[in-house]
Amino acid sequence: MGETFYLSNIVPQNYENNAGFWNRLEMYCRELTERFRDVWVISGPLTLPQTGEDKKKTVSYQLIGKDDVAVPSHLYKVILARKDHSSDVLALGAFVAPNAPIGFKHQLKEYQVNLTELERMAGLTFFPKLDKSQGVKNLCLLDSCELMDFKQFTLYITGRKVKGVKSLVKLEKIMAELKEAGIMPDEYLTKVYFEKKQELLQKESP
DNA sequence: CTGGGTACC
DNA sequence: GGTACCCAG
Repeated sequence: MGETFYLSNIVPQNYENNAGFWNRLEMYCRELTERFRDVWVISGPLTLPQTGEDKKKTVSYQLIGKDDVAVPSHLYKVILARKDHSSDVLALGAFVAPNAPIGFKHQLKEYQVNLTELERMAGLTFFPKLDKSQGVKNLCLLDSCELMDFKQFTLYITGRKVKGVKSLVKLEKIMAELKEAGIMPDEYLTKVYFEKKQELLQKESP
């Protein structure tokens, strides 16, 4: 926990990206632990060059706050997964995404890059002791690399909100928002909803 | 889930 | 500083 909150372990990130696309990518990483025995994840910032109309490449990035903290243009994530201790089946995926809102129409695979490419961009060598010529598989071929879609994501978030809600009024507000988004509760959410409703009815009844 | 905030002891 | 309680995407 201590190391997690070092400022050297923190980058400014676009809010919508962090709560949306990046959040779903992190969910996918957690999901991988259900299908793989070991999962290693490395994430970090990049300031990549942009090509202007005159074809010239320029690196520029915003500085924020009184201490001029650099805002990265992109974020990367490297995922290494091992199926089993004994079988040694390894899968690797490297991804680079802009530090900007990314909607649900974009697939994770659109942001996949070669590890070597990423290593050149980041100036780092990832998993230096790993022999990548030794049959390391493409994560997106061995696994799906599919993030939750809008419906799945909204149902999940709504489920978490319902579980934490403190009043019947708020509970109904959360469910109304879901309906407004044009999404019907699935079986699981319906169950969570009615359980919470019973709990709050008991609590709020005089 | 990912984050942001305030009040209070 | 830690907990409880608000909020949004």
